[in-house]
Amino acid sequence: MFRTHYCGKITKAELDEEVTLSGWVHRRRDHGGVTFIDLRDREGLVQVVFNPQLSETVHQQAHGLRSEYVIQVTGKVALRLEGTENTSLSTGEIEIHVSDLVILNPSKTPPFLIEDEEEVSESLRLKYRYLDLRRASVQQHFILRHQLSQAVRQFLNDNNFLEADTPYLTKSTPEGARDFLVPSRLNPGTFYALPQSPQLFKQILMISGFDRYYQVVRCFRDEDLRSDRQPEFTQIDLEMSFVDQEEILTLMEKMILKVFSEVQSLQLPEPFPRLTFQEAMDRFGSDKPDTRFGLELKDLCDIARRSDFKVFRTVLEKGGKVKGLNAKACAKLSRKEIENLTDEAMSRGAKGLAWMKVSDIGLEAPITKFFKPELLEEIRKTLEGEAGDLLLFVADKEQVVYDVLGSLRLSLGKRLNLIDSSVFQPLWVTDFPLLAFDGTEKRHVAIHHPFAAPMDEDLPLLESDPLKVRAQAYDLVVNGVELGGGSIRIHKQEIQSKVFELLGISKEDADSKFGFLLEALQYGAPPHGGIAFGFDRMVALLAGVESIREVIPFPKTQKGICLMTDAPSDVDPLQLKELYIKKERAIKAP
RNA sequence: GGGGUCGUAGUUCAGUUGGUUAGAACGCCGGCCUGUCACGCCGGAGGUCGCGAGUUCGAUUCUCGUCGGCCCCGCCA
Repeated sequence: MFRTHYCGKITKAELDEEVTLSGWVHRRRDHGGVTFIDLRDREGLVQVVFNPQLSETVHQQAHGLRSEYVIQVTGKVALRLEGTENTSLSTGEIEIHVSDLVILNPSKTPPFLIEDEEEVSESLRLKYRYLDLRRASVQQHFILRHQLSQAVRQFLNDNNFLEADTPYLTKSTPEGARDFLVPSRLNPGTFYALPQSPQLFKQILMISGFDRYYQVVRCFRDEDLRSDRQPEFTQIDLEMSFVDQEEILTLMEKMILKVFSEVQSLQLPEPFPRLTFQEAMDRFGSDKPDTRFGLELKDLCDIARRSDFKVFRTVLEKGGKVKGLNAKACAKLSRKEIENLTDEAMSRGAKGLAWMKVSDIGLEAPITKFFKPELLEEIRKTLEGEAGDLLLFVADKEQVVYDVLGSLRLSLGKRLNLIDSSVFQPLWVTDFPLLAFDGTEKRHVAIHHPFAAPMDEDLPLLESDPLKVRAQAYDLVVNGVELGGGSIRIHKQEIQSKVFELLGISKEDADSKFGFLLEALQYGAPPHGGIAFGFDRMVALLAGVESIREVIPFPKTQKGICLMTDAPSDVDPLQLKELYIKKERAIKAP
């Protein structure tokens, strides 16, 4: 038997018992005479003592132990000598007096110390991920991940959801992200795609009468990576039949409340605030606003129209917008700092950044001369300017104004330390538009996805003014992080075909890509809808880490490389031949 | 595809306004040490300054390129 107990779980209850422990040598303190080892396993550390008085041979053996050796010790649990207890250790009152030692496996000196506090570059950590994962603080993230997935499953099971698997080798679909392709050997020249989401299959499951489905499922998207985006990631994916949007939001809110309080004892505000897409854009310049701080955007179109400021008036005449935000207590910023803000604004597409400082006597800036005193006072009132504030204005096309002020708001919020990181601020964003117009592709694209149902009252607009149609779609946003999104789906074939048409997908294309869905919709498809949560993002949020790489056991770098295995890599030409694949260009040798 | 930033012992970093022998801490190796827990003390080893080219009498330092990590824009239904 390798062990009778976990190292970190030994307590005074085992006093005087003989125990056997197996684990890694965390630290060695060799005093020549007595030698101490902190022995580590998943559950924690315990001090084991090698004393020559107990066994000269074992003490000799212990002298040769090194970091990360895997050993097995047998000995008696004893109270530590008075005054030598270690209060920072859960096992700090006891120690193991070792009578027998087996070196199960020696270890090379690790490239970095297995210590929580040790700061190591991420690339080294990922190359030696198995060593990095030995660190308690890193393991903690994965324990949290496990607990969260269990809590979610528990909730969904209790609410009558069935877990079902959907294929990973599936059909490539147009729209959306790039697919990862997998060549089919049995069908030369054809390819499977790895799913970007189980979307179509879960809808088919509803048509099958599963009624409620969920899956904690891996999804794949061949797009560029970010701190919150990996090529493979995990979603909590679910779908329900015979529900409306309200029922889904209510149930999901219950789920989030429950699992957040279960795994992290977080009490979220109840009910979650809701914002329509339009409100979110108007007030925060973003469809995933961080509502933990103010600095809200204010509309100044009306005031600007009455001013003599050409820049603003021209924009308005062309149908643009003028909005502003109040950078609290930023009047003290130097010319240089304001220039930096301007650069930031321009990098987001603004042509410039107008500003005014609020002082005791009113607004001060080169541009105030274009505004009558009463207009200046209106501006100050609208933005609630107090002495010492800096007012920022952007005039441009609506989308640019939102983008620029939305990102300025965020960076100012961070810079001015307005964000209380202990607060969790959830939010439903609803009433998304169904479609947007893609200027480069010169066609409509789906905001959520092509299967989201239009709002019933907007159905007539599908013909007359499609961009005005709102979708029965919703996002869950927490602290500015998009944690999940979903919609009521189209369950009538005619409407689905109509939406494909609006998206510029020909009938032939629709049939060849989604024919199975269009057909299934004609066999008694129930009204249905669902949602998918970004599980990695949720864990990262709860763990308080910036990057989802911290909560994925074996993540990839920004170039999509696994530093541990060196995937992706070249393959044997024979493999390619079997798959009828020929490389067009030789790849550079690594 | 684009912008930014970083790359110096095993690790985290300092440094070099272009110049003989590139430093610190931790880690590692050896010795001493019977109550430590970031043990202590003494000694030691360890470097293609990411890679390549250019400028120069001389490049880790300057220039250009390149590779890689990270952050961001585009992209991500």
